[in-house]
Amino acid sequence: MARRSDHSRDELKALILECARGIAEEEGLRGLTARRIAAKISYAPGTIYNLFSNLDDLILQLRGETLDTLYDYLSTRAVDGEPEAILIGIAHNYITFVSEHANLWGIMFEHKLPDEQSVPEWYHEKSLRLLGLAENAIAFFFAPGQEEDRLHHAQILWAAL
Amino acid sequence: MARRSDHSRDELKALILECARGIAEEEGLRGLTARRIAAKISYAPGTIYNLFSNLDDLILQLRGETLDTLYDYLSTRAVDGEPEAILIGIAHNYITFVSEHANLWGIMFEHKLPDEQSVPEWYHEKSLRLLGLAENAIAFFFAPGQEEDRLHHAQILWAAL
DNA sequence: TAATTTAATTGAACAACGTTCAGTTAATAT
DNA sequence: ATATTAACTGAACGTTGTTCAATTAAATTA
Repeated sequence: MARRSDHSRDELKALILECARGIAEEEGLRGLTARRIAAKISYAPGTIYNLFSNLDDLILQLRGETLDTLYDYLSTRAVDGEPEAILIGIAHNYITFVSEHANLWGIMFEHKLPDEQSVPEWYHEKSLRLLGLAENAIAFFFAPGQEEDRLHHAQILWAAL
Repeated sequence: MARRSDHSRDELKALILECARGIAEEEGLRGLTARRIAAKISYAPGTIYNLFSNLDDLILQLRGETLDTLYDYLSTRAVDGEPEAILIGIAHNYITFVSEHANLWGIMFEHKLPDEQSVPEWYHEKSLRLLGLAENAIAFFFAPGQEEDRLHHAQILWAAL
C-alpha cells in the first residue's frame, strides 16, 4: 500500500521512537530490533528505513530524546535556595531518574556508533545543554574569571554521576 | 578431527581469548563475533562452544582479563612518595592505559549480560581488587576509623575515572 | 469521473550472526 | 589391531540488519 492516511510522516517517526523507547525501557538494547519495532506498530520492517537511515540512527535519536527528557526532568524539579541545596537537589533528581529508567539510561553507555564515527552536531548540543545544568549548579563555588575551571569541574561532576 | 595435538585445552582457551582481545582492540565489540575468532585461529565456530558456554561468557572472561591487565599495569608502575603524588600517579597511569586501549576498555561499558543476570563472583572479586588500589591510594587522607568513608570515596573516585 | 502520476509500504531476499549437535576423526587405552 | 574416548567439524536452524523491485493507496490531472 502507499501513504496510509492513519499517520503523517512525522507522526510515524514519533510513533516508532515512542515504541522503541518502550522496548528499551523493558528490555534494554538487546531487545531493540527493527523487526520487533515494526511488529509492534504493525508496519513492515522496511518502513523503518524510510524514516531512519539505519538502526544506529534510530537508537541515536532515541538517545537524543533521552537527553532531552532528562534535561526537562531536572529543569522542572530545580529548587532554589542555598547553592549547596540546589546542587544536592540536582544530584538527587538525577539518581531518581536513572533508577526509574535504568535500561533506557544504560543505552547511553552501551550504544556506540560504528567505526569511530563521531556523534552529529545536534546530539552534541543536547549533551552540552545538559552539561550546562551541572555547570550552573556549581557556578556559585567559583570566583568570576574561573569560567574555564567551572566547565572543567562540571565535566568531572558529570562523569562521576 | 579430534584432540589436535597442537594445543591443550587450556592453551586453546588462552589462544581464543588472546585472539578475541586482538579483535577487540582493533574493532571494539562490533567486530567480536564467534565466526571471526574461529576463522582467525583456524578452527570451526563450534569449537569455541567447547570452551565457552556462549559469546557473553567469552566476552565476560575477556573483561576479567582486562581488569587483571589494568591491575598489573597500575601496580607495576606505582611510585612511592607523597600521598598526593601516588594518587596523581595512579590517575595518570589509568588515563594512559585507557587511551592506549580505548576499544578494549570501552567494552567494559558497552557489554552487558543478558536479562538482568549479575556478574559471577570471580568477576566481582577482580573488580574489588582494582577498587582496592584506589582505596589504598586515598587511605592517607582519612583518619583511622573512617574506613567506610574511605571505601565510599574510592568508589566515587573510581566512577569519576 | 476516469486516467495518470506520485510516493508510502510491503515482504521476499541476502549475507552474517549465535548456537546446536550428529557425525567424523585423531589420540589414547585395551 | 581393535575399541574407546573426546576434540573438532560444519551443516543446519532461527534470527538479525538492510535493500529494493513490486505493489498499492492517495493526490493530481484530464
